[in-house]
Amino acid sequence: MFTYFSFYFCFGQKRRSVDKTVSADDNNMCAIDLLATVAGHLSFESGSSLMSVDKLIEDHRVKKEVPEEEKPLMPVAFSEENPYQGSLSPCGFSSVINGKLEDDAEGFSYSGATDSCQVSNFSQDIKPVIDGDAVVSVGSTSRTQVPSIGNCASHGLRDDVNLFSRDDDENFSGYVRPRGTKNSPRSVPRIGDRRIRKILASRHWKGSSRHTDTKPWRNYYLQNQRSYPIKKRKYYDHISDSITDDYRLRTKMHRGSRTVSSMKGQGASFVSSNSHVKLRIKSFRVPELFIEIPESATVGSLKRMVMEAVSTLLSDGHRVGLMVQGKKVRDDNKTLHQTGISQDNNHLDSLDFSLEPSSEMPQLLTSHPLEHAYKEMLPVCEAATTLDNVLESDHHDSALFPSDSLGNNNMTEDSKAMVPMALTDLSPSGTLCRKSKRSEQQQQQAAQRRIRRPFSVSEVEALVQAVEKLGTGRWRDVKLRAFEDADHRTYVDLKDKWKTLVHTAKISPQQRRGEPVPQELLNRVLNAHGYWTQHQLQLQQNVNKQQQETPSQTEALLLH
DNA sequence: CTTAGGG
DNA sequence: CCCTAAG
Repeated sequence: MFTYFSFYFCFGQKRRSVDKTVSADDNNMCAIDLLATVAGHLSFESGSSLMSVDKLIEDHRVKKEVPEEEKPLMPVAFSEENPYQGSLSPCGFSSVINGKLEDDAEGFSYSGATDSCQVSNFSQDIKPVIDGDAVVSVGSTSRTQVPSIGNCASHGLRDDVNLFSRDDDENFSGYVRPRGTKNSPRSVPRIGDRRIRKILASRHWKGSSRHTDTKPWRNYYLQNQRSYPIKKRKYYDHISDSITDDYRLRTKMHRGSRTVSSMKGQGASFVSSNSHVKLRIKSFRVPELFIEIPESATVGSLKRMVMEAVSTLLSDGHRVGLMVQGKKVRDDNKTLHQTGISQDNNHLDSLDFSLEPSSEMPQLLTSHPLEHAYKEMLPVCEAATTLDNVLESDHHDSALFPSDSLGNNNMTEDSKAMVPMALTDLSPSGTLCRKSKRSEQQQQQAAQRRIRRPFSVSEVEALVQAVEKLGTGRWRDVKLRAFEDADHRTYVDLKDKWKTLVHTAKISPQQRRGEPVPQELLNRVLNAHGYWTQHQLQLQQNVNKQQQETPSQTEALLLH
């Protein structure tokens, strides 16, 4: 009868606990890293250059010697009428992706009508009736940001910036490799604000991971939280959000009505005389969505990105939290009445539903807009540390986040402002705080299996694109090329995904599961797989053959 | 750390 | 996704 239950799709519930220790070193690191970051920002900004498309095309055609990086590039002859035209286009991957996004927007059934509908819901702030009574309205898309967990978002971000880059790896995806762990010399600094932001975003990861993180899965947690470049932070009002709440279902309780309107038609007997509480969820906020998209992109592609981002968020497993008068209700067995959710309760004028990170999700902190990051960095850090301590007492909910602090005072009506953003990259303090949490979290949940994150179609697209070009034996390069920003996708993941893709492509459509991958993509998978498999065989044969001849010839052949 | 494959 | 042998 209550929407509340409908929303209850939780997975894990372990709460991340907190490590209180934040050393002075860490604090210093904050400042230093930030400064360094800013410096990097400035220096990068001054050297931008864009190549014209024509120039690129020219370069591509004329270019004979393929950089080492590109070596096993498919033969030119093959490109005449091969299935890899796209990958050989002057703009390479970028252009393709961009093109794809736009095409998709035109009607490519990516996620179906339902999704589109949802998108429009989000953007238009309509209020669909859910589960009889509750009304959910989703708004403020204009401030929506892409989730750090998001994947599609990363594509969009990546792809639109370096639109006019060359086809070869070096210039195509010369991403900054800010993370200390990634020290590949193969990349060159990119120019433009996105890069800057990336630096900003990544610097302190380096710092934090340098201290404690050694295990891959920890890295996952770390990077998982990275948020993607933020563009218009200035719009966001001062943000203050609970430590655990990701999103928030704001509700208003309406008292007095004994019957649920939607049930009237089904017979009064069902409604009985029991007291019913009518919940009206005024808004459903989805924070931590950062979207950056070229102006030339279509509205449809934007919607799609948002949809994908939102889907990712929701599918990643969250649990619903309920707060009554600012106090979190943990006991699921309590009745609403016992909890104080009653039509007779006069002072109960608002509830708060919240989506909390499941056990597998990292703790999310919220922070202030980027513009304030510098000034408030340390204070925020300290504050958060304090919060951490309080968290330990397990009383944080009511103590630190009385209903007022949740922002329902002036936020219930409009869905504006309230765009909590994860205290991730932009504020070094976030790193510190999260790090401190994580350290204990690590002890508690030993090696935990990562969350399952089905590949989106656009991700598959990107993967296929990269593999078409790079082949099936260079997953690290594939990763760097197409998933540099998707920190939750390791090259092993990509390899595995490719494996399953090949398998998927071979089986009948009826046997496939999950989000359907466009046949066109699967065909490309098959083609590329075949091509590279053969390529490998040839290579092997050459080796064998040459081994019987002169070694020098062998080398020559291999190099060629 | 990367690859390649089985689990 | 995970785990691991191997390079």
